[in-house]
Amino acid sequence: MVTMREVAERAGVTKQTVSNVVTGRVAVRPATEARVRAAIAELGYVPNLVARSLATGSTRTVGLFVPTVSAPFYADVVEEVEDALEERGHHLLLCTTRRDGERARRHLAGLTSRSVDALLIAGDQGLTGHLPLLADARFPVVLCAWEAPVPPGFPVVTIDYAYGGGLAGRHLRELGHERAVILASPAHSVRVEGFRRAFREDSPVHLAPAPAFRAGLDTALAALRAHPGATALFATHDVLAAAATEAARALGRSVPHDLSVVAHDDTPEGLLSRSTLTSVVLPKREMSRQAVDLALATPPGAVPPAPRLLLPRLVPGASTAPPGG
Amino acid sequence: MVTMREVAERAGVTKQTVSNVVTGRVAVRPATEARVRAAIAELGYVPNLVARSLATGSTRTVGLFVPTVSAPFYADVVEEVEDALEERGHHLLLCTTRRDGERARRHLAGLTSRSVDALLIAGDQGLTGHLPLLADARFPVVLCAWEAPVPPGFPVVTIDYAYGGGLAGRHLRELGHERAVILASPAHSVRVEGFRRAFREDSPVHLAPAPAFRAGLDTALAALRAHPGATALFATHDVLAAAATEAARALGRSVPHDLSVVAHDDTPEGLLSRSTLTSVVLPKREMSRQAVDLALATPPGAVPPAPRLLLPRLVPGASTAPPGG
DNA sequence: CTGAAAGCGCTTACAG
DNA sequence: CTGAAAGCGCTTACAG
Repeated sequence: MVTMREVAERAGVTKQTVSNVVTGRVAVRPATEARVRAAIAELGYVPNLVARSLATGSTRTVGLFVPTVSAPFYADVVEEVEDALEERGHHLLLCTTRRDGERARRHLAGLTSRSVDALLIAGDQGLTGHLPLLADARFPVVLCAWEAPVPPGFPVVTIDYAYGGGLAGRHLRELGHERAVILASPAHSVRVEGFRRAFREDSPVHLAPAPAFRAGLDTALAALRAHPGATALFATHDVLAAAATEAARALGRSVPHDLSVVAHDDTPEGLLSRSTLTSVVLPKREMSRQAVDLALATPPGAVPPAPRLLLPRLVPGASTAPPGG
Repeated sequence: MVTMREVAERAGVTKQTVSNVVTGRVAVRPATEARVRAAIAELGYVPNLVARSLATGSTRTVGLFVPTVSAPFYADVVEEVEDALEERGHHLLLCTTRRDGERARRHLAGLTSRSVDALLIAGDQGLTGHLPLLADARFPVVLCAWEAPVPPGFPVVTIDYAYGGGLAGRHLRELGHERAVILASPAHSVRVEGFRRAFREDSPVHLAPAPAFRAGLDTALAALRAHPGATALFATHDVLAAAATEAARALGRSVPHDLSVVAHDDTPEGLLSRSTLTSVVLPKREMSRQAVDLALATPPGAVPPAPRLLLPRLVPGASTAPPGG
């Protein structure tokens, strides 16, 4: 492996001068710089970032915790974060926690000894009990995609989930619907409340035990049978919306003629469904970028700025219509 | 940040002794070790892996290239690789290439200066043109989930995709089917050929422009209309299988009564479909573990072992039956 | 079993 | 604008 010293010898300068041209921190005379760059090219020199990290204290690496990468939402967040990081010259150390506190704890220890520059935690993964550990992390920790109550002391950039629920409720109301059922995941109570406030406080909610298709299908069937008068359904999750559509079909009700369905965070490609769903779309890209910026800008012990709430928007699709079509 | 030196002072030894107890490389007298451990605990000492990496040359970090994390197959691979890595005390640097050679090249440069211990590349991402760069990487590069012809010179652990196609063909044959259409992604020609050899060489294949639901649906509709006599369909991808099921339904054909559908690599939870699909299941976990082991065991300049081919298996579901039900 | 020395490859003030 | 020195926090032979 060729080092800075070898480049220096080749160019007839000292290694500090090589360092100066590589980092650009100190101006170097053009002629010298040219010699150095030539030597770098000839030798195929690549700076050793490990050595640089030891000297500077920055690894230009940030950790990201997500519960899983198998859910479309988190898959998107991972890619958005990666993009934002790459633009800033950083790399991504990925940790999937599987909502397992012990696993998260182990990863945190790993990131600590590895000296990442920051840690992003996406999704309130039932990790709140382990948060005290985070409080005295050596690097900034920023929380994002956080639907549960925000723990104090951490910078957070998340989505206004209640507002998103409200968008869905308002949409159905404007179409003239009066009765809707809610198909929700247990973790989505904020979306549910937002919907209820905008639509009707007493809208019945049916909880799917897991945000999975089968579970959603069973719950949706039960919900639609229990409330035959409902002309609309709000699903708090893309998979649940797909399941609801399927359930409606199984019951002989066509969407949107006999039932309007609005989803929360449908995948853009409509991967799961045949036609486009009317959906509350979450600003994942914006959230990821802001989280990265915040993480990289926050000094280690700084007092966290106020939580940032990004607004989702409603994208109309083919799954909603006035009651009766 | 507390360092080894401070621990040493506290314990009344030199830092080399602390190093010895931390690494366990050299035996230390029990009494001394106890004093050192006590000092470590009192001071909350955490070894600095950056410094260790500089001294040892190993970062205990491995890079993983996947085309995307949004496809269920790769999402699973990422989590399996992460698990295998964690068990071995390594961390995961994730790079999604988006099938973009330039992007991959940039990431490769990043990993090089960062001195990862190894790089895993999952999926022949049309990166073959960029492979020469990999040939003189400073760290072992192992290829996995590689359906295209394997470039020489690299260790590879992949799946016997042709065998998987064969399993699907044999299954349909044994059920008594005589005509089947194939719904395939352009990159899946190996699976297609495997199927044809086991089923019928002249089975018509319809290519979906992308492994996405909409594209699959259109192609499936066209395929089923073009071959009304087909009693079975082989989809080379889970999303395509879901689309095919949908297409059959749209044409008024029930699955499996009027049409048997076998998928290749359906997601275990059957996320995309209502009932379970008969599917060729890929050994992702085994592949990921072997790839990690290979990457961590292969000395930098070693001659690569022969490619390893792992066998998929067929898991019967509710989507196949003898022709006519 | 424990200590003194050199080194991993860089950066950072600090003189010239 | 360029060079000499010290240091980042560890590990690795090598003596004792």
